[in-house]
Order: sequence, then structure tokens, then C-alpha cells
Amino acid sequence: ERQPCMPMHPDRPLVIKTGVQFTNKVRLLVKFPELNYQLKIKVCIDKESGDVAAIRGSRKFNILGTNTKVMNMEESNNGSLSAEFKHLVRPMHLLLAGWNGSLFLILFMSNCIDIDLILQTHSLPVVVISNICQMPNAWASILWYNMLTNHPKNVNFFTKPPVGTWDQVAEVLSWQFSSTTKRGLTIEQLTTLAEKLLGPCVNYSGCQITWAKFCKNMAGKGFSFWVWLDNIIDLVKKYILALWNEGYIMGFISKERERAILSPKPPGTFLLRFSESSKEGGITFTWVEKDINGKTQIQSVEPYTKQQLNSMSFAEIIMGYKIMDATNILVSPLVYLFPEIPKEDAFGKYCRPEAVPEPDVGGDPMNSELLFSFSFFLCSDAYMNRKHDALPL
Amino acid sequence: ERQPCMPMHPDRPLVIKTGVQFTNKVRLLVKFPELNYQLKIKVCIDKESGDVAAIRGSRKFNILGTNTKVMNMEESNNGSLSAEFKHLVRPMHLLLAGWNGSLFLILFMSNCIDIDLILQTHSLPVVVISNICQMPNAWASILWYNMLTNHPKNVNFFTKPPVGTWDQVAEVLSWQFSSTTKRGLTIEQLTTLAEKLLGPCVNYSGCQITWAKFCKNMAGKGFSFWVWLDNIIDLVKKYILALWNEGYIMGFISKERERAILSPKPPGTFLLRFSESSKEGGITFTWVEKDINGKTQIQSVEPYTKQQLNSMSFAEIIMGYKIMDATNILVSPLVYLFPEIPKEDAFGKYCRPEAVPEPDVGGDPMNSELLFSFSFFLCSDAYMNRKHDALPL
DNA sequence: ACAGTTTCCCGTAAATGC
DNA sequence: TGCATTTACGGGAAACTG
Repeated sequence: ERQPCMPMHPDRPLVIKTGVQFTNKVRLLVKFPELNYQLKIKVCIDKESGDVAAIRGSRKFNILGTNTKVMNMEESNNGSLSAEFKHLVRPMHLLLAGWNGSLFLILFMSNCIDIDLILQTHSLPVVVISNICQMPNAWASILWYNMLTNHPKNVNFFTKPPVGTWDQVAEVLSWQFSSTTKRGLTIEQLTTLAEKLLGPCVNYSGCQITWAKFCKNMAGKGFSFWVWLDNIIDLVKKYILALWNEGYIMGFISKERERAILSPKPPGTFLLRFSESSKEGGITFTWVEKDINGKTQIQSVEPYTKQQLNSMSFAEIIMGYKIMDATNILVSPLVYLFPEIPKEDAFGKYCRPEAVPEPDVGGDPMNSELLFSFSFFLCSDAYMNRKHDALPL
Repeated sequence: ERQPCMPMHPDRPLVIKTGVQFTNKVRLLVKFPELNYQLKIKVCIDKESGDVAAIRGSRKFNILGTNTKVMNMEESNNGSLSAEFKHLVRPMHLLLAGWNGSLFLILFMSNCIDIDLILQTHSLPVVVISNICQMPNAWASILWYNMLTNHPKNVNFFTKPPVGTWDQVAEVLSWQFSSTTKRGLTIEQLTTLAEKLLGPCVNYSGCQITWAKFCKNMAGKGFSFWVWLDNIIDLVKKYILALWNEGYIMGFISKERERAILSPKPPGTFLLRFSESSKEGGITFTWVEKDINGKTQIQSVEPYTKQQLNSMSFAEIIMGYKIMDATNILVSPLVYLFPEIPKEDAFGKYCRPEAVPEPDVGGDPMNSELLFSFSFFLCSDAYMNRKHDALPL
């Protein structure tokens, strides 16, 4: 049977794209020998509560493919029953009421109605998207939900989304980096982000952040804080992963603080920072130089975009960057990566034969506990990865 | 009702991609007033002959969407009957036996069996592809078929594909340029192509070219003559259309002839030519210069690819190209476009504000006659454009 | 093993709906 | 009218298959 190719976002469970396959395995954690070979599981997707009653009158979503399966013995797992649903494609019309209300449940029910417990379970709330461009917002919803509630099926969560504290948000943001790269966010980086969300403040701990602050357009900008940050995460993963993993990218630093830490440094000292104005994610460098009068100047280039990084690696750009000096000679203004790493030491090894980025980054993107929900004795791995990702339960 | 967006290849009828919509209109050219409002047309796709008998036992292709339509009065067209089939999506399994045998027919049949003529028609043979990367080969099949036969439905044409003469092939090749740009191929360009196909020869007229020569991998190369040329056509259309339309691109010229015509010219004379080694389509320039000893040298750069032309237009590349001269000063080796057009006159206007290519190129890619087939009184526009292209019949 | 063919699905652009 | 959302489909890459 055909295996789908690796999707771009295997690390973002609980988001389903219409027309894209996903799989889901249901296991029976308790053995009922008399039920072997006759337990059927039906799957459907709905906003309802999970009661069997709600299944009638079900509407809006079509789950394509077989939606009923007979559970069978699992070889690997001490003989417990399981059923794996594949090909749950789901393409057609749905009535999403905007992002806020668009949480759904995937329901699993058994045909076992002759014993007096109803075997059923469901996923955590999922978000359905129709185009990959909706992934950032969808993932933001998943993050906010799991950050702020342990409720297993509150599909109306976003009708009045709770506020989070900066401490919670900070943990989630750092985790978004650490789960897909080898490095999370430092206190300094997080403080810069806090200032971006909340304005200047002595201590951000305990400050409240609304869903709107997190995911609605920032004042005067055409994009939200999260979309901006998510594009930076994407930039890091695809273009500058090695440099990020090495810790060479300060990334999030305010212009004021940048000036403060660079000014005392010798000319040629530079740091790498993300663009604040670009929605698409950009990275630039800022360096110290002395002007003709010997006055210290802080300079930087226009941020590099993903397009530009396609044709040359950022390490090569840094190593090769030259400007015209006062005597009309081309010189590199970049000498020491802040605080004082010679740029050759930091970036030389990523230049020569074509800086090969390391695409293998491990890490579970979401605390496993959050992703499972139990109801009676049925268990669904709500971690709805595509088929390549065998989930050890 | 939704209109699909403009496909990339509206100029390549008779090629159908699985999963992509196409439309087809059937008209009744003779009026039978008593038949109005009760004439139904059924469509199907098959390798068979077009006999009604062949419809039973039809298999392999699913035409999705409504495959039966009632013909209705056409407002614009003096009250004749017509039926337009939209959404003839066709996605699933088929049994193609390789490119050679993969011609199919689209059959249209009416329900009118109470009068003793059977109203039916069919398309010219079509090629079904499953990925756009198969388009070049598919289009080559269509070209070869229509170049060499007038048979309306010889689906077995490629079981023993006839040879063509160079004269026929030359006409088709030139037409591939003239139908999508404002300029066909000159005798000189065609002669270069003939030499590539047939080797050195005094007079190519009457020489025979096999299907294999045209469409199977060239000796020692991983691609066919046609794939190479088609990628050049694509390069021209997408990246250097204006320059091509102006006639600035000599393009096809052998290295020997290039040397012969450039050598007598003053240093700085250059011409533009396509890469012979790149499957993907590349363009380069070759110029005359004098070496330190005053000896005439012919120089050229590595061909520019589509990737590189994405970030800078070819005109800008030409205008900005500089090399280090003997005294270590950057100079442009390009002065006169062959024979003696100052490069500023030719390319200056395509540089400044971002060379805006003119995407509007008219021209019917294929002689209309070839594209229609008639059977009794039904007529199908086998020119299966997507919906944007209203076909004046 | 391999090459021809199909499937998968992202990402841009266009169309649609609200 | 504008914005949110969906559809269309090219294109790169993986998977499949004879």
C-alpha cells in the first residue's frame, strides 16, 4: 500500500488539512476476550460532544475512505485490540465560523452496545484547514488551547478565549523552537518578545496576554505576532538551522539594546537579528564601525529573505559581505561575532562545499500528555501524524 | 460557478492531466426542430473506435462530474444546439502502456436512436498525463501525430510511428516558437537544429527523422532533442520573451559557425545562444576579445539558468556583466550585439525599472483544422481548452 | 535494480463566499 | 466592497510498479 510522502509539518498534530491524508489508531487498553474479532470502530468528525446521540444528525464533514473498521490483534503490543484508520481524507464543504470557533472532534465509537458500557473516545479538539497557508493560525489555536485548558473536548473554547500569562506564553514560544531545533529561547530573547507583545515593563512575569494580542494583527502591521514568529521559526528550520543550533543567532533583540551592547565593542563586532518588519521572516546583521570622524556607528543591512537565502547560504553571505570603505576599497565590516568570536571560527565551516544544513532534528513538539484523551477503555492516539510517524504508545 | 484559474499550458490542447479540469463543447451543426430539448449527449473516454458498440465494456477511465448533458439552444450561435461539458476531471487508475501506445479518444454520443442516423463524434486522439512533468513528451506525441496523419482516430499510431521529413519537422519546430512568441525560427537556426538531429549534411530537405530521433534520449545525453528544445521554448516564454521577439537572440548556432562569424568582428562583439548541454534550458553569451598578444579570442560564460534569471533579468545581466581585464580593472567585454548593435540600444530599455516581460502573446498554436473532427452532424471542439478560452467556432 | 509513471501535497494565485 | 476562506493546479519529490 502506498505511503504518503513526508508532509511539511509532521510536527503539528491536531491540524488537519482537507484533501490530505492522515491516520489514527485506536487501541483497546483492556482485554475482553469475548470481544475479539467482533469489535467494530466507527470514526466521524464533528463539533458535538461525543455522545452517541450526537452522531445521528451528524453533518458538514465527509470523512472519505472506510470509516468503520474491525479491531484486530496487534502483534507488537501484547495482544491488545487496535484499529488503524488510514486515508481519512476529508475534502468537501464545511461551515467554519472563522478561526475562533473552528474546533472539531474526531469521534470513535464501537458497535459494542450489548455490554452496558459504551466504548468510545475522541481526539483533542482539532482545527481543519483548507490550505497550508492557514497552518500558522491553526497551530496558534492548538497552542492556545493546550496551553490554557485540560478540557478534553471544549470545542467552544474560542468563543471566549481565556488570557494566558507571559510565563505560559514564554514557555510555549521557547518550546516551539526547542521542539524543532536543538535550541530554545534564552531569557534575553524572551524578554525582547515580551516587550514586543506587552510594551516596556520591568518584570513580565504574571502579565496577561490575550488571544488577540497573540494572534490578531499587531497595531499598524498587517500580520500578527504569532505569524511573524512562526515565519521566523520556518526561516530558522529551513535556512539557518546550523547557525541557530550553534547559538550564533541572537535573533530577538531590540534596537536599543543592540546599540547598547554593540557600542562598547571594537569596530567589526556584529550580531545577527531577525527582521521585525517583515512578515515573511528575514534575518540581518548589525555591526559596529567608526566613521570618518572616529565616531562609533551602528550599521545594518536590509534583511535577507528566504528567496535570497535560496541562492546563497547565510554563512556565505556573512563571510563574503563587503562594503566600500572611506578610501573606496572593498572591505568586510564583519570581524567578530558578538561578543568576540572571529567570524571565520563561527561561519567558516558552513561555507566551503555548500553549507549542508542538518535536517534531522528530533524532539516531540508537544507534551505527549496533552495529546491523549481517554474515555472509558478506548484510547485514540490523537497525535494524528501521517503514516510515516509510528507513534510509540 | 467557479472558473478554474489559467493553467500553465493553455496552448497545448489534446493533452489532459488527471485531476485537472477541462471543458468541451459539442454542437449540432444541423437543426432538427423536433429534437430540441430532448437531445442528450453522453461523454466518455476510451481507446476504442468510437462505435457505439465499444461503449459497453468501457473501462479504465473515470470521467468525473456529469457525463450526460441535455443539449440546449445556444444564444450566440443562431439557435443551434450545443452542450458544454465542464468538470471532466479524471483522476484514477488507468493502464497506460507507456507513451507510445497512450492515445485515447473522447467520445460523444447522443441518445437519439429512434432516427436512423447515429449522432456521435469524438476528439482527435488525446494523451493523458498524470503529472505536468510529462507534458513535454505528451505534446511531442500530439505534434508527431498531427504532423504525420490526418486520420481522425488512429489510437494505435505509436505502435509503429511513421518517420517525418526534416521539412515537416522544421515547420513544426518553427511553429512552436511562432505560436507562443512573436517570432519563429530562421533558416539559420533551423539548420543548426537539423545538424543536431541529423549530423552534418549539405541539404537537409527530404531527410528522414524518426520518432526516436525526435523524442528518445540523444546519444550520450540524458534527454531527448524535443525535451531540450521544449525547455528552451519555456525559457524564452518566461524569461527572455521581449529579447526573443526583438530578434536579439541568435540562440541556435553551432560553435564552429559562431567562431566563424564572430572572428572577423571587432572585439566586444557578442551574440546570445542557448546551452546545448543543459536539459533545463540555459542561455549564454559569446564575445570576441583580443588577448595580451593581440590574438582574437572567442569567450563565453557558463549558461544562465531559469533560477538565475529569476533574480535578475537577462538584459540586466548583459548590461552589467564585467570581467577583469589584463590590467586588473573591471570592464564589460560586451559592446556590440552581433552584427553591430550597440548593447545599450538593444538592452538598455529592458533594464531600468525591472524589465517587464510582455506576457501577452497571441497566436493559435495549432492549425485549427487539425483540431476538429466531424462525424455525421455532431461536432466537438476537440480543442480542449480550459474554460477561460472561449473558442470561436 | 531501475526507469517510467503515479501519487502526494506544498505554496502561489485566483476564485469564491460572506 | 473587502477580507476570510476555498479551490485550482504547477512543480518537486517520494512512492510505486512492471
